Amino acid sequence: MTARTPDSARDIPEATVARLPVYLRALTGLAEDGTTTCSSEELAATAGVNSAKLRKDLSYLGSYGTRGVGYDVEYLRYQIAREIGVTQDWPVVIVGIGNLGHALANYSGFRSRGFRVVALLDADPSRHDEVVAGLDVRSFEDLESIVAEHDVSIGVIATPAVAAHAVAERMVAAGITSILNFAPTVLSVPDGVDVRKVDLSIELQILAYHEQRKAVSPGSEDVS
Amino acid sequence: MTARTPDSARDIPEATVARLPVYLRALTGLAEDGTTTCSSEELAATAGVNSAKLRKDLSYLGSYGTRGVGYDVEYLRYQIAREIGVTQDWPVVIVGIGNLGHALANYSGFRSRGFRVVALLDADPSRHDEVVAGLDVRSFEDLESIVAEHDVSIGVIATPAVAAHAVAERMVAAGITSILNFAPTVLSVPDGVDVRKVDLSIELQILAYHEQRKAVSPGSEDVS
DNA sequence: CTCGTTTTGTTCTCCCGTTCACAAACTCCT
DNA sequence: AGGAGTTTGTGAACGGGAGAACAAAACGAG
Ligand SMILES: NC(=O)c1ccc[n+]([C@@H]2O[C@H](COP(=O)([O-])OP(=O)(O)OC[C@H]3O[C@@H](n4cnc5c(N)ncnc54)[C@H](O)[C@@H]3O)[C@@H](O)[C@H]2O)c1
Ligand SMILES: NC(=O)c1ccc[n+]([C@@H]2O[C@H](COP(=O)([O-])OP(=O)(O)OC[C@H]3O[C@@H](n4cnc5c(N)ncnc54)[C@H](O)[C@@H]3O)[C@@H](O)[C@H]2O)c1
Repeated sequence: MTARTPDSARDIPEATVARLPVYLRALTGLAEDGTTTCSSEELAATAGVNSAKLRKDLSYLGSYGTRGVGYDVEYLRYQIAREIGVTQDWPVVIVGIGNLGHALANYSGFRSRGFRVVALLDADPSRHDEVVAGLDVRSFEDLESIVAEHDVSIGVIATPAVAAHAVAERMVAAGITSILNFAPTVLSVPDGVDVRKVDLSIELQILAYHEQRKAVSPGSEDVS
Repeated sequence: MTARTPDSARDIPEATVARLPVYLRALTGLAEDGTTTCSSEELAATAGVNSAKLRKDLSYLGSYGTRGVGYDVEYLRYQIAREIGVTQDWPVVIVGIGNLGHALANYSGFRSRGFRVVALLDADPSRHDEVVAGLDVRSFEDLESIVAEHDVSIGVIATPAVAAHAVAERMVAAGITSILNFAPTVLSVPDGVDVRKVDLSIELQILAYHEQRKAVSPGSEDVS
C-alpha cells in the first residue's frame, strides 16, 4: 500500500497547511512595503509564529531559501500560493443570504485571495428580487445547474442551523466537495468531502472560560 | 512554584476547552427533544466526536455520570455551562459596524449563549446616526467609559485590517482582556490578554489546498 | 443476595506537532 | 583564496492529544 508520490504531492502536515495562508498574507504585506528579501526570523515575527516552526513548515514545500541570506519574498509568495492552490480562481457559492450571507457576499477579501463568488442562493422567494454585491440572489433550486455550469467545488453555508444539514446534503449531491459551514451544527458528510466550521459562539465561550479563570487565579494565560 | 488549586480550578487541556461548547450545544439539543438521560455514545454521536474522547473530556470536570446509566442531560449541561462560565452574562463590545459588524450585532446566538452586546462602536461619524439591533452605534471615543460602566472584558474587532491593531491596543488599555479578532492581522498583545482570531480567507484556502490535491490524487481526505 | 449487563472513568500506547540545537551552505570582506 | 559571520534546513528530544482497552461501579433480574 506504499503510496506513490510521483512528482510533488508530498503530504504536508495539517497544522502546516493551516499556517501557510498566514505566511502568504505576511509575505504579501512585506512585498507591499517594498521588501524583496527576508529572513525566517523576520517573516516569523510578521506572521506571529516561532521561526523554527516557520522554517520547518517551509521545508515541506522544498528548499526555497538561501542559507546566509533568507527568502526571496516574491518567489516564496508564489511558491506558497501555488502549493495552496490559490494561483487559480476557485468558484464559490454562498447559500443563505441573511445577515451573515450579506456580509460574506460583500467581502472583498475573497476575490483578492483567489476565490470568486459565482452565485448567492436563498430558499426565501422574497429575497430573490435583491441584488447583493452585483449578484442576483437566486433560488436554492438553481444549485445543481450553477454548480455544473461553473464547476463549483466549494460551498459556503450561512443558513439557520436547522436548514444546514439538508443544504449540505444537496450540495454534496450536486458535486460540491468542500464546505465551509457557519451554522452551529455538526454536519456528517461522505468520505472525500471536507467540512470546515466557523463557530463564533464557540470562540466566545472559549474566551469566557479563560476570562473566568483569570478572575479566580490571575496566572499566565495565552492563546494562539 | 507549585500552583495551588484551592478548590476547583484544575487546568483543563486546551483541546478539551474547545470542545466543551460543542457538548453544551449537543446537550441543549437533546434537552429540547425531551431527552433526560444519555450515554457517552449518544452524546458523542450528536457532538460528532469519539466517545472515548468525550468521556475523557468530561472526566476533567469531575465524575458527573453514573456507570451503567449515563449522564443526566440537564445536570451535565449545567456543569459544563458553569465550568465554561456561561451561567453568568458576559458583556461584549463590538468595534467596527460595517458589513460584518452589522451581522454580528444582529446575531441572536450571542444572547442565547451567555453573551450580551452592550455597545456598538465605529470611528466613522456617519455611522453614528444608525440604530442596529436596538443599539445606537456610538463613537469609538466612548470605548473607555463603556468598558468601565459595564465592566466589559470581552471585545470583538470587525474593523478593516489596518485599524485592527490600534483598536486592540486601545481595548487593552481600557481594560479588555479577551479579544475576538475578525480582521486578517496578527495582533500582539501583553501577557494576560487572550486573542482568538477568526479568519474566513484562511478557512477557504485550507479547503482549496485539499481540493487541489483531490484533483491530483483522489485519496482519502477528511477534516474535523 | 448474587450474577450478568451496561456504561463510566482511567490507564496505556501511539502519533502528531513544537521546539531546540547544530551542521551545512551561502555571502562578504580582507 | 580563505575565514568570519549569517541563516537555512533538519535531526532529535519533548510534550500533548487521540483512541483502544479494561477495571470499577451501578443497576436489574431472579
Ligand atoms: N449573523 C452572525 O453574525 C452569525 C454569527 C455566527 C453564526 N451565524 C450563523 O450563521 C447562520 C446564518 O445567520 P444569519 O444571522 O445570517 O441568519 P439569517 O436568518 O439572517 O439568514 C439566514 C438565511 O438563510 C435562508 N435560508 C433558510 N433556509 C434555507 C434553505 N433551506 N436553503 C437556503 N437558504 C435558506 C433564509 O431565507 C435567510 O435569508 C446561522 O446558522 C447562524 O447561527 C451567524
Ligand atoms: N465582511 C465579511 O464577510 C468579512 C469576512 C471575513 C473577514 N472580514 C474582515 O472583517 C473586517 C470588517 O469587514 P467588513 O466587511 O465589515 O468591513 P467594512 O469596511 O464594511 O466595515 C469596517 C467598519 O469599521 C469602521 N472602522 C474603521 N476604522 C475604525 C477604527 N479605527 N475604529 C473603529 N471603527 C473603525 C469603519 O467605519 C467601518 O464601518 C475586515 O478586517 C475584514 O477583512 C470580513
